[in-house]
Amino acid sequence: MTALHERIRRDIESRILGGELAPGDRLPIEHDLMAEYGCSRMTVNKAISALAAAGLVNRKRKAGTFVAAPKAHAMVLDIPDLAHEVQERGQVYRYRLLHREICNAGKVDSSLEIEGDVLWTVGVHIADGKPFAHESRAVSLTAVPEIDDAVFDPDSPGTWLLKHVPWTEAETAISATAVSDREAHALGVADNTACLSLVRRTWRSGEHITAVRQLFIGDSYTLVARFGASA
Amino acid sequence: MTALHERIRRDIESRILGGELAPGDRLPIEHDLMAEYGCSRMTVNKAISALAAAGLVNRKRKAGTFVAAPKAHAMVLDIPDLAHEVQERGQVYRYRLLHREICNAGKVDSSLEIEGDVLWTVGVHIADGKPFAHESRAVSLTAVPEIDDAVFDPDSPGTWLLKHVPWTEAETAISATAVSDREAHALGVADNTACLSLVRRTWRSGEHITAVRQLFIGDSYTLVARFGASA
DNA sequence: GCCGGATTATTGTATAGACAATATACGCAT
DNA sequence: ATGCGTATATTGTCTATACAATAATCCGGC
Repeated sequence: MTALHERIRRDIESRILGGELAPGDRLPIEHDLMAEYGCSRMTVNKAISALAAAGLVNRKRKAGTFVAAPKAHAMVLDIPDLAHEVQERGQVYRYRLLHREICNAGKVDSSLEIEGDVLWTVGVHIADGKPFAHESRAVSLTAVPEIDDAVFDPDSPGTWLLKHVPWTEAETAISATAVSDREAHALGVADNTACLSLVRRTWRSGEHITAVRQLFIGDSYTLVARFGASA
Repeated sequence: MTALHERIRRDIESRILGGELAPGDRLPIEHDLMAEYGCSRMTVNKAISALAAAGLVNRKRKAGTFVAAPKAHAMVLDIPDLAHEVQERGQVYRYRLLHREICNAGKVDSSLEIEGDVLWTVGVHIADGKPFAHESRAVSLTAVPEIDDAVFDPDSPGTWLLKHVPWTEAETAISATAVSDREAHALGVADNTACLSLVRRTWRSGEHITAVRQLFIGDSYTLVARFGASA
């Protein structure tokens, strides 16, 4: 017993995805769909507005509704909380703090691109006693002054922030790099091992909160992005 | 002159993001919001339904509307068309085919996880004469028989597929790896250079169309995922 | 106390109609 | 043809109302 507006939406959606309606094609106007499905205009409007919100069609007053160009490029990347993910695999998670210092942003890793006074932490994420990720993080003291009182023993700074500080924008840059000797030592791997590098920076309504660089050992860690089947 | 339902939506959204309404909190019922904003129930409903569609709140009949748990960190990953991106930087793009063969999936790179008879291609993506990515791709011949007639001279197999075959689901796995000697040679880099590896598989309503593994040299290539500021 | 049915609060869906906003198309004057 | 104002088609928003679906709650019977 799916709702009518839902059936209309799916109907048109499948016509688009199946190629019956190609990008640029014009959809029937609301009045005609209204007749086709024998319902009121509000119902048709709800269905097509949903498609528009999903970016599948573009609507323009007086002109009509058109199938959008294949968007294709925007996939959903699931960025997990490390502690949570490790525990879900039945392993024991631990964070070990290697360094903690209050300093000016200029002193920390330049790839973090943060400014002002920060709390700088360096540590490793450990699963079942084995380090699997190296983390260097800077937290803005102007944005989050109370972090100075935080203790990072059971929780990593990331988990602490997740619990205490909401954010509104985030950006993650993903690249590959060879570990430096210091990082290799902390992770217990050979120098120059290939690592996946994530640099994530988060803001709260424009104010920079934190920047973090995480290094994951070689191919033992994989990020997955999906489009479509949201399983 | 923003629409009223939009103003209501943003109003409540900011109350949630600003922490005024914490996860688990109950929103006023539609009837009360209707009085608060002096509008009809349909308008309130449209605003809150949008929030529900975005996953910010959960709604339950009889129970009410509740602020959802902090979002599973789903960010939008922008996966670009290589040819397009290179040209946008003002460089000359070229694809060079190194190998082309029709064979059984078992013969190609096992990381692609595809089955049946496939067209297997290996090549490099070149910007301004310099190779920057290595690509190994398998295209299912049962799903796309016409690919056998395609010529990959101006376009890479990926661009050809993008133009000719629509898809409905895709999955991209991202990891870091050290290049093998053969790949290193094709890219003109030293053995064991750290590379970003993308393995993307796409389906059309359940049928596997293609799988591709792209290797990008070291830190000269970065993927970016964003949440919030959709700039 | 516990179970099962009735009550009821809340969201979900749909209708018919009205007016607003906007971009296209048309027609007219130059 | 060119430019300009007007008509018009199409979507955007909103209202007031109605009934359906769902699930928490209450209440009676045992």
